[in-house]
Amino acid sequence: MGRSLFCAEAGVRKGPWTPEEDFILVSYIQRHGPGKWGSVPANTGLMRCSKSCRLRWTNYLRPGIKHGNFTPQEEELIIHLQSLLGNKWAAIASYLPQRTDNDVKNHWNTHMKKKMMMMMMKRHQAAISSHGASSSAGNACHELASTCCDTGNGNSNASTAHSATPPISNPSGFKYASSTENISRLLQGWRRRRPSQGQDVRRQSITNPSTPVRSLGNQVEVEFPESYRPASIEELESLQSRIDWEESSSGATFGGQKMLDDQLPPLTMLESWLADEAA
DNA sequence: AAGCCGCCCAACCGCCGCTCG
DNA sequence: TCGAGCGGCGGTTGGGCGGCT
Repeated sequence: MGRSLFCAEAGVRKGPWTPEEDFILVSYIQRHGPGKWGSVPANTGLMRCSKSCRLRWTNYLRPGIKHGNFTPQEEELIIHLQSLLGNKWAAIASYLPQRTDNDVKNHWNTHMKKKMMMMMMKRHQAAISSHGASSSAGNACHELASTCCDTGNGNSNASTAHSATPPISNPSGFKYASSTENISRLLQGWRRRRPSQGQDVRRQSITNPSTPVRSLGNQVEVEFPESYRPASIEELESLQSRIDWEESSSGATFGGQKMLDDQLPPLTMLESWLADEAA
């Protein structure tokens, strides 16, 4: 496979984007829509590689992006999703339409990892004080390491996190929620535990995806082709409806096995903690 | 006031998977 | 069928900034 080196072309500019560059990029996308990133530098005269243009657009210039503080609801949703999906930031970000994967990833690495570490330490100490050096303390340690220190692939996180609790039965190994089962369980669990807030989180974070940008730093109006728009709440709801329908018609499955609701695999420590917090 | 330190986040890097000729 | 090109993703880096001494 030919692997193109990142921005390996000569004369390619690196570093922070200037307002002028942003203006050029946004103007171009306004006319042509996002995509065809390979032709963007040539057509705009930007001394940036195509990847850099795409990243700048998706992480910063794209309309509907919210920067700044994450709400507690957003954080809880991220924790919940991370415990289920592992470090699949793009997948997690897809449930937070106003946030980019980069934002979620940065927020996790800079804020939430630390919070989780503190929470685990508290639990660890509580376990020690109440049971001595019990197995639960050992489990807490193990999960602490898995959750907070794992910077490897996301699957390892998801799978190791479950080692403190009985692993999900899956002969082919735990997989990221490319399966609707995982997503379904996730959303169901979220609804069960946070019946109103779970919905609110998603409603709050929705911007009308078809709303063009009226002022974007340089007062550029952007209109998008039909082919481009971020996931809307309707799409998320539709996804959930489809998942619900699939489950009702085929029975809930997990790891390729049919499973009744009360036979669902146990929640991870993090999820249990979220439930405690919500109670 | 100046230097140091730690934090934050935009951007970079490298790999993977898909598409298309 | 094969391989080049491209888009996407997750991990990492480093510059800027604010707080502290």
